[in-house]
Amino acid sequence: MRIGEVADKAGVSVRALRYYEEQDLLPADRSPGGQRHYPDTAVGRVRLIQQLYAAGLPSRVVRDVLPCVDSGEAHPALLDQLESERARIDQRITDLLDVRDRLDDVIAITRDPDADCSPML
Amino acid sequence: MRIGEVADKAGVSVRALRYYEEQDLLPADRSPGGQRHYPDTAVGRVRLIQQLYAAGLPSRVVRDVLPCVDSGEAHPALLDQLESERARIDQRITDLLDVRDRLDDVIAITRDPDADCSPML
DNA sequence: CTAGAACCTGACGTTGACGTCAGGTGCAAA
DNA sequence: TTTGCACCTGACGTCAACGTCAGGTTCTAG
Repeated sequence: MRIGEVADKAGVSVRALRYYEEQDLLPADRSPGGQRHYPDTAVGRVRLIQQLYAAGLPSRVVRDVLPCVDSGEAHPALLDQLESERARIDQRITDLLDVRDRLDDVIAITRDPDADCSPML
Repeated sequence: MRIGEVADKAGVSVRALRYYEEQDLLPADRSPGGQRHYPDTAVGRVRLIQQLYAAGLPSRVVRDVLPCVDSGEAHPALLDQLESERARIDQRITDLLDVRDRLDDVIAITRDPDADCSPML
């Protein structure tokens, strides 16, 4: 597959794919003329990269954990990093849940001002 | 309180506080000499701002929702925005849970390679 | 064989949330 | 009163994850 097709199927820009190659996240072979050529698995890999980005992992970390998530197993040396990333993600989930609850309160009260839970002044 | 103390107590930089004022997130009165002076409540507000940032809300949105979260109720006109932000946060939580599960799989397999759940080749 | 779509490599632009530096001022303690 | 730390206002730097533009090449359809 050429780069445009991968971009379409994965729902990202061509520029993004070139960026991923630059960052060693997504290798590509080249045609004799120099055009990038990707295997079919590239689409899934791009989706995975997007998911990791969406989870807030910076590209450096993505680069490190990608091979593990790909293969399903990590070099033991990476275990610490994986666990610290796991912890960071856990913390983010907690934070997000908290913010969501706050927003829910505001939304509920705005919809039905009588059901106010805050202390009356 | 002067800016340095607020920064210390809230665990952010002085620069960040000046930035928040610039963005109309955190007003400050001034001493005759022009130095910023904050009420005690500023520390909590800064923590809230940080929490909203951590949740991925851009400062424009934070500026809009801050008064609501402060007061516990929103101008009805903001309800749509609040709900769309809530949805965005929900999506992020889902993504994070998914990524966390993937990491858990990798970690588990790395720790105990025999307990492999993936299809055997 | 040729038009033109898709691709290529630089390289500069963008946005957000600050960091950092320069050059000057406020203020509390000794 | 003088030291000297905390503070002030610009204003430029940074980093990530691309967007975008310029100027040239490759590939494919007709």
